[in-house]
Amino acid sequence: MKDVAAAAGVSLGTVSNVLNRPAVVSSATRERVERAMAELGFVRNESARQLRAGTSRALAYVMLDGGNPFFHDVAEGIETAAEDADLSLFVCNSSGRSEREAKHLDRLLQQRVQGILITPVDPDAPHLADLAQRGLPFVMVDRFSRAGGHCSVAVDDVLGGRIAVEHLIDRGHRRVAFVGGPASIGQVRERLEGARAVWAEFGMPEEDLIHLPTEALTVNEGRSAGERLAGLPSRRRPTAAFCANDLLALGLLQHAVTAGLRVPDDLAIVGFDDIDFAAAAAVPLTSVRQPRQELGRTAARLVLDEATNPGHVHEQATFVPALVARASTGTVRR
Amino acid sequence: MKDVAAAAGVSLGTVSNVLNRPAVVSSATRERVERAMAELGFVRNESARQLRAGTSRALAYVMLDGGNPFFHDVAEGIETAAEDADLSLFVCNSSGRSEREAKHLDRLLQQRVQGILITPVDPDAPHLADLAQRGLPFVMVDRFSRAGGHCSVAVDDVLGGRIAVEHLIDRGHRRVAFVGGPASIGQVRERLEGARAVWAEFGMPEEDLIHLPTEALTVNEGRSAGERLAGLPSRRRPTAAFCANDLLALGLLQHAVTAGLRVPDDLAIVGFDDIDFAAAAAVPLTSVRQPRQELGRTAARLVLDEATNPGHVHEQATFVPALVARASTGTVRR
DNA sequence: GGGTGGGATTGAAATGTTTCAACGATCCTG
DNA sequence: CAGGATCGTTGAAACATTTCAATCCCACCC
Repeated sequence: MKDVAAAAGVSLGTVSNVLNRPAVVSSATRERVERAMAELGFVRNESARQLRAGTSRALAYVMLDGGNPFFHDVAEGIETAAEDADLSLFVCNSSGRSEREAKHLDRLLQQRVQGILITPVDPDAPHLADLAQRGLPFVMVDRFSRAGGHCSVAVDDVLGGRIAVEHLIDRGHRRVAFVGGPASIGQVRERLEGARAVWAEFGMPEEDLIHLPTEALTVNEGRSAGERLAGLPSRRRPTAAFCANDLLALGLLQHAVTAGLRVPDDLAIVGFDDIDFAAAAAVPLTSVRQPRQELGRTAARLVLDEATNPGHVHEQATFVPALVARASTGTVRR
Repeated sequence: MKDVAAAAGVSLGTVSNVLNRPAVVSSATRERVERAMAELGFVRNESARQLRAGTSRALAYVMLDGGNPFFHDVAEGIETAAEDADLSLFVCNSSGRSEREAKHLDRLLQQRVQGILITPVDPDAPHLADLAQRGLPFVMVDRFSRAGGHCSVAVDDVLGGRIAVEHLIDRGHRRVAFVGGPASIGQVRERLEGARAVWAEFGMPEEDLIHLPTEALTVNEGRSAGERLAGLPSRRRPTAAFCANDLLALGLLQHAVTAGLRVPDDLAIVGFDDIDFAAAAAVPLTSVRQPRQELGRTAARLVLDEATNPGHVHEQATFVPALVARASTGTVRR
């Protein structure tokens, strides 16, 4: 800026005015300064701005699993909102590892980001409480914590479980598997809870809703759940499976096809999230849709509100999931 | 830091020493300072560091298509390398839009990142030349530009095309489709070039390698290519398809299954990239593997070398793709 | 012609680090 | 006990911006 000022024959303050309050500077001067900037290839130094401002012009999203497209769609939603507010977005990936998450948070704190959006490994981890206590705006995405003291955004997972299983009952299934785990993940618990609730309401015997636990929400685990499912004695074998997410469902679908089962006739499958690959599967997957982008946009809105509005009050935004029926549950049974 | 210094009864310089050169300060003082930092909840201000240092402790990767898992795997490779060098990584997504790419680059320039890795929309875009001319280290990932003046990292796409089609010839296919486009994408051209070369070498008639152009490298486009393929008169209809990437291949596979074709018996399919979803498809996809993580790691290494080593000389790293044969080309024909 | 008002410009302070020359204290050596 | 070496600590400058009170200049009015 000093060089620009010299080249344009004005003071530092004027250059700054051209950048930040172009209206107050006369058009002649403004033009001269702008020409000088172009000639010198001037690029504003963001760190100096930040230092002066005390905070950076950035938000951050720490996602749980970069390999799951669901989180990218959420990130895109956040990014559009960030762009509207003229903020950058740091996208970090904890890959489900708590220590990586902590490291990212540490860095983001040093960067003085305006706010943090996070889908945490553990919603009750102490490093999250630290954040809140520091007064840094943050929002939990797709997860809740008992603790409160911050905003969160998620869909109603119990309801999601309900509509998935109700759909299967509707299609005539009387023995259904719930595929998902570990139980430490709140979503898994709640989706199962919804499934059980509606199952009971329809008067189905409890033992005909079979829980096939998995170690993680991945394609591989879905495949191995498929093996276990195939290994069940035929009178106990479910005719349909509700998977806690689409990756599991895709893995299960793959196993079923490989094993020569017809989907949906021999085995119907419902996933959760409705990622793009669900619709793209060989047998397009029925799935419980989360409004992924909107989840992100809302989360960004909340964190910005907390950052800028002194009267901000924490909010737990809940979205309603919707069933998207496709070929994987296409036929009515019997 | 001022507060920490006061609390510990030392000068600013000493606090700085504790942070940056702990060896030079006596252990008694160090401990006192560290205690003060913990008590006050001190967090280093990264912008001030950057301002002083003149450059940030970060790299950036601008990816082409966040919806394609291929790029995430590359990003993960970059991130591991960045972590080793104790740098942060900005991940940006241009979504194939040139103006978004330019905007990202602009921001990154303002952030004074140490170097930029990019899979550009157009390798010869003027804003890329700007970067090079500014002297900012940058590396093109998965793409080449005629211009030179920078490092790049990619696989040998011509070779990739060759091994894909050679594999199909091997499996007994005598009429093959190449699915891919637009031709403005270098990769597409080169993969097709390799395909044609090996086709000719085996003495196959040129007209039996049929090019089905697409508008983009997406699942949707793959599906629509499938429709066109099915519409061909049966004596011209290929028995196998080589798709320019896995998303196309997944779309094509979906269409084939829906249309009641058996894969690979009625139609064999080869993809490119070997993303995780290729192995996870209902009929696991044969694909030409790119070493995705290694691509990223190498790119990061190169950009760091350019940033730190004055004797750096630009390098065009080329990796060798490898065929991963799976069920989608599983049988020998006839 | 002096005073007033207002728009344009300026200068200086402030932001939180890092670096480095200089200083002080302590210990050893001859 | 003087002189030197070593170790630890300090103080000030520098980094690139933003902000705001102060100043300047000009036109206009009485």
